[in-house]
Amino acid sequence: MSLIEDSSFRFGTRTLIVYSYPNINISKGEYSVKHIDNVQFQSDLLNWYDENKRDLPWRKENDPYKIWVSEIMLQQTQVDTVIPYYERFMTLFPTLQDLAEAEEETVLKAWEGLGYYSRARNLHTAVKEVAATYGGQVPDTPDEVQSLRGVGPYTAGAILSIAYNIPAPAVDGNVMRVISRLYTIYDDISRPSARHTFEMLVMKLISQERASDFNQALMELGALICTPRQPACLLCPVQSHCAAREEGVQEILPVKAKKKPPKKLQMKVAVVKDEEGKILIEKRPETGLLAKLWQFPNIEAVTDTNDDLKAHLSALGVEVSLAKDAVQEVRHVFTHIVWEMEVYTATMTKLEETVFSGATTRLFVDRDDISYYPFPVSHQKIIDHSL
DNA sequence: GACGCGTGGTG
DNA sequence: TCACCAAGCGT
Repeated sequence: MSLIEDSSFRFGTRTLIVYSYPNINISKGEYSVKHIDNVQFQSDLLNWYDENKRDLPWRKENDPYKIWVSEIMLQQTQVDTVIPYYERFMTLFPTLQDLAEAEEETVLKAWEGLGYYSRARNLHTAVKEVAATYGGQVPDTPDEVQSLRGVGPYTAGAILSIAYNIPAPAVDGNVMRVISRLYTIYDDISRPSARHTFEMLVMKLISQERASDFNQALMELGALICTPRQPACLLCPVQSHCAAREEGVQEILPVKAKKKPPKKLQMKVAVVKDEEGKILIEKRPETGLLAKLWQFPNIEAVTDTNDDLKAHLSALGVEVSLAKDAVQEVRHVFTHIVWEMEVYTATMTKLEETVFSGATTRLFVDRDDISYYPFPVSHQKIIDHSL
């Protein structure tokens, strides 16, 4: 059998060649896939979406600012987790202008517990830029949208399509899973270079009239039907188009390289109280893990004694009477790090006045004042368990 | 291109 | 319990 070119499609610098004989890499920038009737596919998908789409708060109106906020919150975060944060965020910052004028501390407070805190800081930066540079109107061109801080190829496509109904690809994890099964693509989706193939395939399929609904429908299908494990193929509105279903390989797609295991860090944490029961906290660095968030003073454990912890407190300007033994152990698992913490209690015996500039060290009056932010999650656990 | 960056849900 | 997953982006 020979390769017969059915059609070709250009997107950006890449060309997608559709051959009658699927799953053969032709050359760099070319990929052979089976043919799908895009008109029939759109009809099947959109009819299902119209009947089955979830009633989500950011689908109530078509405000580009609200679409934008929801898309940032939804990055690597599940819908059910996002909903209460989104509702609260829109109460606090109903318009783009409200968010642009807010203090960073207030924005981070609203994000507390949601994770990936740079999303909040980047969103705030970008919203201020839109207010200053674009007259408060979220831009509607690919270059302008993607230049915004925290807006990458996925989010740019989502804003352009969902807010402005522009036919642009919005390729997230759901879409890569759905598309990889539809066309039996065996590319490793954990590799950034795989994105181009999926963007081209989406552009072949996308509805020109209903780009917003089409992209949301693809993601909705991935979330509700074409799930990572045990996809509900019998309920799938596009099962007749699906190569993986036809070949019975839907369970092994998409191909995704395994992540490496998280690194373990031994930590020592000090819960320091003064005579009034006020608790000492310190601010983390401007960048990196939990940037700008507050925590109980802690260090990575190097020695068996707690002299190093005492030295750390001393460097903060605090002299303490530190308990010899840890009162408890607390484990906190991040995506890529595990903190195994020994918690020591201490009483403050001396305090430098300079500590209370408030910039990097603070005392909290009582426990009720200690909220999730400025404390990282792991320290909320310590509060719950040991105070 | 690899790595850093959170948290909660699921089978 | 554990491994994996979830509407990614910046460095």
